[in-house]
Amino acid sequence: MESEKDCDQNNNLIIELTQGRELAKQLRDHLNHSSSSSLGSGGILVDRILSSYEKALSMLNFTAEFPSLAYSSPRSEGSERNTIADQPHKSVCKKRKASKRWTEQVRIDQETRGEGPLDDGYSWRKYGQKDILGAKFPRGYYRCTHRNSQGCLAIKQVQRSDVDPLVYEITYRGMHTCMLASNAMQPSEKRHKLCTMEQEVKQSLEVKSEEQDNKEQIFPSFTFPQCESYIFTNPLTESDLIGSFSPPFLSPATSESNLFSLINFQSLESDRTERLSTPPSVINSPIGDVDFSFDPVEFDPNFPFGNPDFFV
DNA sequence: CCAATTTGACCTGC
DNA sequence: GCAGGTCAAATTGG
Repeated sequence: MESEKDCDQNNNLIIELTQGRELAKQLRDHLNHSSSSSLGSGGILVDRILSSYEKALSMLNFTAEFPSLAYSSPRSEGSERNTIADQPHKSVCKKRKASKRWTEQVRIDQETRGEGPLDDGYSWRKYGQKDILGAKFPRGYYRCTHRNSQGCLAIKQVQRSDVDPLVYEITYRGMHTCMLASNAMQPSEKRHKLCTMEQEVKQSLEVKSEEQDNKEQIFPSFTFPQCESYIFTNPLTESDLIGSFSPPFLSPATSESNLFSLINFQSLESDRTERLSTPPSVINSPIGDVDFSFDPVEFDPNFPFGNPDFFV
């Protein structure tokens, strides 16, 4: 009874801490970069922050053993039809719910077309496309490229809005467990991905306007992009954003995704309720209730918690 | 040759 | 039975 709740909370904690650690690391790198000589007191602070995160994570690692990471979805997600589902390891947390999903709407325009909504810094592999009843455009199904190599179960669906063809509704499901590996991706590699994505966007858009060659804008540094590119569909409060908004898949370290505004967290259960209506009361307690059950795979030995080398 | 995409078939829940 | 989601063989591209 309680253990389930505990599991969720542990998951949330892990997510938050991991995210925090990554951000701190980015900050450190940033400092490193800008003042090549020495980090100064800022650097020291950042190091301390980092080590605090490390400690906290390792503590959690001890007590929680990532129980809820036991995979549970009835079938899907696991793709291997009869393998995963039959495994006996849904020990501690029997995740009854399917994985959480959250949607995001992104508008593509001339400015952002280069990377579009399809680049969130992770590499995705398309595994399907489907015509959806009542929708003008087919829905694309993507899973993390590292699904096999790292067991990352993150998936996303990309649906182009039929109301505004420039808007894409992206539904994410599952958490990236390959986050760090993804961050480590070489810039060139990423650029390559971006190109692929760009092609894709163009294809689906079929908008062949002149090539607005602002490609050097692909890596937009630290300022917020034209915010018109993002469409908030949910009246999240500030505290919601601060509190719960931080799925690790968002804004990976190199945040090339200049764009990212998180929109709609929702569980599968609530999925049937209208999207645009005021969100349920959950919103008030982001961590406790928004409950990001990240089903993702096993965190396993592979996941380099507490392995400092990994972050160098 | 390998990895990614395409696409029809298949599976599952409603 | 239908619609959405996924698989996997075939195809394409680097």
